[in-house]
Amino acid sequence: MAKELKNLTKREDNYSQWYNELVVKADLAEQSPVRGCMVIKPYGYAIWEKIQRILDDKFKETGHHNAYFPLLIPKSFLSKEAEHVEGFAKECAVVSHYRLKNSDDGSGVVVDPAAKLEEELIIRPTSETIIWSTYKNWIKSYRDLPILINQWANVMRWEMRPRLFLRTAEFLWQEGHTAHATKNEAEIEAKKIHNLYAEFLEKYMAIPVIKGVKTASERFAGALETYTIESMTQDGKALQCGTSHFLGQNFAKAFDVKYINKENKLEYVWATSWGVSTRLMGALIMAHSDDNGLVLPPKLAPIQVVIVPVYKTEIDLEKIDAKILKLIDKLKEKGISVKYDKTDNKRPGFKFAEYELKGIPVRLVMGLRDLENNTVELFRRDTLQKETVPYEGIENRVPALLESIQEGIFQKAFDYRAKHTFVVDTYNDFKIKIEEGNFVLAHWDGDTETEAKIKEETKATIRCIPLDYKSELGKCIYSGKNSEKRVLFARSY
RNA sequence: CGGGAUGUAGUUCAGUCCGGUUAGAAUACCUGGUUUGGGACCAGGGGGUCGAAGGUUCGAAUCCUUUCAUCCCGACCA
Repeated sequence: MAKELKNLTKREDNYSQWYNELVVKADLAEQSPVRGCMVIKPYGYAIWEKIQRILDDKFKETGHHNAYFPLLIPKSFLSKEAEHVEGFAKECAVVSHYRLKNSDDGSGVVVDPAAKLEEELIIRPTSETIIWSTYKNWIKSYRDLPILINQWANVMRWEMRPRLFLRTAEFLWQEGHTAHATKNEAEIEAKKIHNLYAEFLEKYMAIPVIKGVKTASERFAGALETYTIESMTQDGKALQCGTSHFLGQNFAKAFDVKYINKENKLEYVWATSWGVSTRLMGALIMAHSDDNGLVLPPKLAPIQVVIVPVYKTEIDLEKIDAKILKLIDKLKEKGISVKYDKTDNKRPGFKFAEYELKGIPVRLVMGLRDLENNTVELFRRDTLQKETVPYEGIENRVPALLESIQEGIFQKAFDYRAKHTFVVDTYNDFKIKIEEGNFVLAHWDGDTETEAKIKEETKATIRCIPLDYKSELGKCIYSGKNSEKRVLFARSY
């Protein structure tokens, strides 16, 4: 089944084709009949559910509550915040009618022209507008603040070039929308979530990220500041994995959301919004996969350990069963998810390849040899190494191994990024390093026009102005003007 | 919406330039048997209006016209 996958090597021109095949063959998702939409299959969804559960807990720990706002937004709502419209109005799906009828010639159903809506409805591309029109009624006094709400939802953006997980017309995400009494409090919230996202990607998804802020031209429509985390894919491109926006009072003013402060004065509230989407799945796939398929970090793997018996007769299987079932109980006690695959319609070699393709972190094999020696074969997906270990005490070995894999794949991704990150000082070097597929740290004069020119000439954009790096005086690689800090350039998805 | 390519079995494709038996392969699927420590083997079987419509021809998967769809590269984007 995955044989063909081996014919494709990544990091070449066919990287995106390789990515597509991997997504389909690892059983994560497939295309739907509607262009740009995606069917997330059970295995892919199980990973997404893990992501959801972990993030959801973290949001709740930090005082947020879940709620749900409607899918459909009156068109007029989108006209209220000028910059927001500029950023989103173009690529939305629009509902214009509410009824179908049988066509006169009997060829099927048609839209009933009589059922035209007076005001069209927009399928949400993001929910700021509907949420802020609602918050207007919820917020009267400083005692109503802050409002810390998150929603898990689907949104729709009519993208011109969809890619499974990375950019689909409909995608699943969480979007947080908070309202605060003071500017400072809102800024703290935006940064808090930014850090929460970064930590989640590094600790759970094993993806190293660069934290930074977006330049004016890359900023979310309607935001004063956009905090971003950027990861690297194995073809050296950047992938924006999550954003947290400090919205200032823009939406409060557009939707007239005011509160009375302690001094009995009316004030506009301060806002943030933030989100991560199923794109994280794409980040996961692109960060860790190798030529054998997916590599899942243990903390997100729906199945952490798969056990495959190798046997000839039913009697052998019974003996293996006796030992394996005991082991499974012990592993489950330690909170490890285990799958015991003793189906006899596939040969062991086939199963090995299949579970590697699906990225299961650890595989245990017990065969006749092991029965005799009282051992188990232990295989780790990240390094593809096998070792034969004593059966006794294996339940203590596995948790440590899972941890080591979690760290190992993070380190591997980290080293990969380090190897593909360059500090450059001339435009010529810049072009070479970008062309090769790298992250490039270079000086920039802060001018939007310079940024646009560089993009036009090299297809590289400023992914972010990194927060964790020291400032350093230098000259802009393009204009030669003074610069105080290096920014991160890369081609991106 | 521009530039390029492709539509043939569930899937990946060959056949198209140069029209000619009953349209092929691999793989997947079904049946039986032998196998089982890295994607097994043997035997048998099912599966196609060759993307669609029209035209040329004694004859079209193949040539012509139209149309639809998909993929890749741009513009757009989490």
